[in-house]
Amino acid sequence: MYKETVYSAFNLLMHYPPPSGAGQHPQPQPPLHKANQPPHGVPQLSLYEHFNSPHPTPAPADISQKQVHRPLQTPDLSGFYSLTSGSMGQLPHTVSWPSPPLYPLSPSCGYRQHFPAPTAAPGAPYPRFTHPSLMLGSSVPGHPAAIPHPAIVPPSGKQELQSFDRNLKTQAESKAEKEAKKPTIKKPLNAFMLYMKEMRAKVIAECTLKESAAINQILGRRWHALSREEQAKYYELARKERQLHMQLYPGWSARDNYGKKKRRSREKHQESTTDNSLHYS
DNA sequence: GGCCCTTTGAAGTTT
DNA sequence: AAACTTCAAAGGGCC
Repeated sequence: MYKETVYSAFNLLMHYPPPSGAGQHPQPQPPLHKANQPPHGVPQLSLYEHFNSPHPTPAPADISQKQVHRPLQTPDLSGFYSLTSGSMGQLPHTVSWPSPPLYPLSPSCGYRQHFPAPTAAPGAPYPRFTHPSLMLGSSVPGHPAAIPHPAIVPPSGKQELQSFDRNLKTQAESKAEKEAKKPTIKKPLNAFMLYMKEMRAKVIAECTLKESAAINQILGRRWHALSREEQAKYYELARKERQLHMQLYPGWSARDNYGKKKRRSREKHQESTTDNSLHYS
């Protein structure tokens, strides 16, 4: 079974060799995701910065009023305008960027015009997920503190001190519970992830593979075999994913999920180094 | 039940 | 600034 899987994967790889140095791209070019980044020293403007620039692109009404459409109850965007669905969504509006993409989409792509705008559930309030740092009252100078500053001395007396400790504990517990209950907002998908999502089923059907690791290897090779124009489609889509994510979850940061997953052993990556100072819990 | 594998890219942290 | 690490998806394999 495993052998079949390997052979199957091998055969497929043979049909999708990675571009050699003198292959599809005779002139060595930087990866598209690098090429699309702003030139060194030119920071990419945030939406806020962009719309507040001296010559801003007129902000769509829903942005200026900070109203964001909410596609579904779940914050998961994958089903919202996933490539596989065949009805790829569009941002609630088209937002101009400071500079056009290096590899603009071919007109035949057309999804910029044709994606239906997501509709908000009637009357459904838009969920605001405030960044944890903004929710910690104690860390904001001049604001009422949720957890008293150590300098704040509790009322004198043993019983009162115990009561104070209990309150501290229960507050900490409830805080932890709240954190646990808070829905996890996932990272927006990057270009390759979007590509994988679209092509996975196709690869599975072609080679009757099921193991994702093998499929992902194939997809990785296919990704490299794509033309830059084809890749540009996914980079553009990923950019829109990030943009929509930013609008839906203004306070969100990748930091929020950082270190929350159980980290796998990095033995493979550590082989060349003898650094044992890194510990993964 | 939960981590590993495997990929690329974005964004985080560390040096 | 560069290097390194984590997490996004996916689902079979494994403990």
